[in-house]
Amino acid sequence: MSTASAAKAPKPLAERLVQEAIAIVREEGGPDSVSLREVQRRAGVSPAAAYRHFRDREALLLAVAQESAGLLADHLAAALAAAPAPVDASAARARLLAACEAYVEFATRNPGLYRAVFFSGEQIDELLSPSERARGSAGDGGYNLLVATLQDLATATGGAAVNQWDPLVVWSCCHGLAMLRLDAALRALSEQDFSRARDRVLHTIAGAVPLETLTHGQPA
Amino acid sequence: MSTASAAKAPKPLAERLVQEAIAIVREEGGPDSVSLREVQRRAGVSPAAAYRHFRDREALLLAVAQESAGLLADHLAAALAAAPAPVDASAARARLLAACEAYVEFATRNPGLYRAVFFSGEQIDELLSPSERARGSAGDGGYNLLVATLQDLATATGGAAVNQWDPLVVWSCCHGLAMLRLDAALRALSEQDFSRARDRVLHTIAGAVPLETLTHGQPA
DNA sequence: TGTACATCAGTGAACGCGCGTTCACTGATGTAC
DNA sequence: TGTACATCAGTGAACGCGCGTTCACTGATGTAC
Repeated sequence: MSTASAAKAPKPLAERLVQEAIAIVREEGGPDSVSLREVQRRAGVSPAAAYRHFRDREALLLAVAQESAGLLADHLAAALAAAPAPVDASAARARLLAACEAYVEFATRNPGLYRAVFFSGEQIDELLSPSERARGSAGDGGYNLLVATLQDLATATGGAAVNQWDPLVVWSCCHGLAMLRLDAALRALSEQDFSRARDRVLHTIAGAVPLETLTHGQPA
Repeated sequence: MSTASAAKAPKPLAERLVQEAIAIVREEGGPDSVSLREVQRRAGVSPAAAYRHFRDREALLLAVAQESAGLLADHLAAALAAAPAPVDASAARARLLAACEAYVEFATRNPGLYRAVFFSGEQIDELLSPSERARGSAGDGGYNLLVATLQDLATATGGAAVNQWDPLVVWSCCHGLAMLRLDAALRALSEQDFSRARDRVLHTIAGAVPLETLTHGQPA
């Protein structure tokens, strides 16, 4: 009746297509399994309808990547919101650990979605705006949250600024651990073993940054 | 003439097919781009010939994965052979760093090959022997070398045994860094920036293992 | 040395498939007057 | 209020493609006697 309820218009097709593609990605394990035809079939439209909204298959997959990155970022944000505030060094380090755990958890619980985050096609440079390109194709996927968490830790432990590459140290570890779990390498591990492995990896890495040069191991 | 030169028989087709598949993988960036038909076309045989040697496409790709893993292991072995012996803690740590650098170098210089190492199909459990399955689909890909290098380091620094999961800490980091470079995330980085980033990541991680629990950051 | 037979690697034609993309089209919606 | 026209999202049929895999086959090689 009121104009306010006019917002209940059906979702535009572009959005529905992305949602269907995401559903496929969740079921099938990755963006490679997404075909335009299947997406359109699921959305109940004809096999050319998508071309009104996406230049080609790759453009749709890029939208899926951005959406997936958003979901990952949300997951990290929720984990950080649930963690205690970084009132001292111990709490700040616990927050970093919690962020890492949430990251790996997202990847192992949503393998297809996680892989979709890292999709990158051939014409990616044409499809992205310069600012998007600068920070990586899939938006930041929570990278800013990681930087902020590390900054909190640096502040709590002594105030030094975070090294430019420290977020990458953490990110590499989490990403590598997740990918090894999803691909063949760690697939054979039981869930219990993997969770022990994960604890060891993440504790080690969360303990290693962002300290300035660690000097142990240097001989006399 | 002599029976000794009889070894110059032409390479069996199975081997040639794997070589052609590897060539494609090198050119095209990964195992997904390999089609049986193209492999056979390149090998100059008809489109059914491969079925005399491989049960299906996946079986061929598995052979490619194993071959690629062998090349990676060779690269690591060469790097370790060129590094100084682990006569003291400093040298042992330098060896670990050298191994990590070689690992990431292999991946960034041979993206397709590196991705092929981690190929895993759906019927992988049927195709592998139990012992292969236990250590991951693609053979060890140099994992044993990493374990040995860490063991050397542990010995040189004090003799404690390597924690079961320490190799995984290192492996995760190297793998994650490599994959972020190959996929979209770090692709925009110049070679120079990436090499700085890599140095920071690898130094941090090589400095963080295999020490027992690091206790900095624990409040009073 | 010679013949009969089995083995088996590679052939070439064919199968059915799902795909991305194009095209001229229709029919609903909105705008100008 | 009513008519003429432009816009544009979605249609449905068609294109050409390369793919994995199957099949009955051929022709070379080796073995038994």
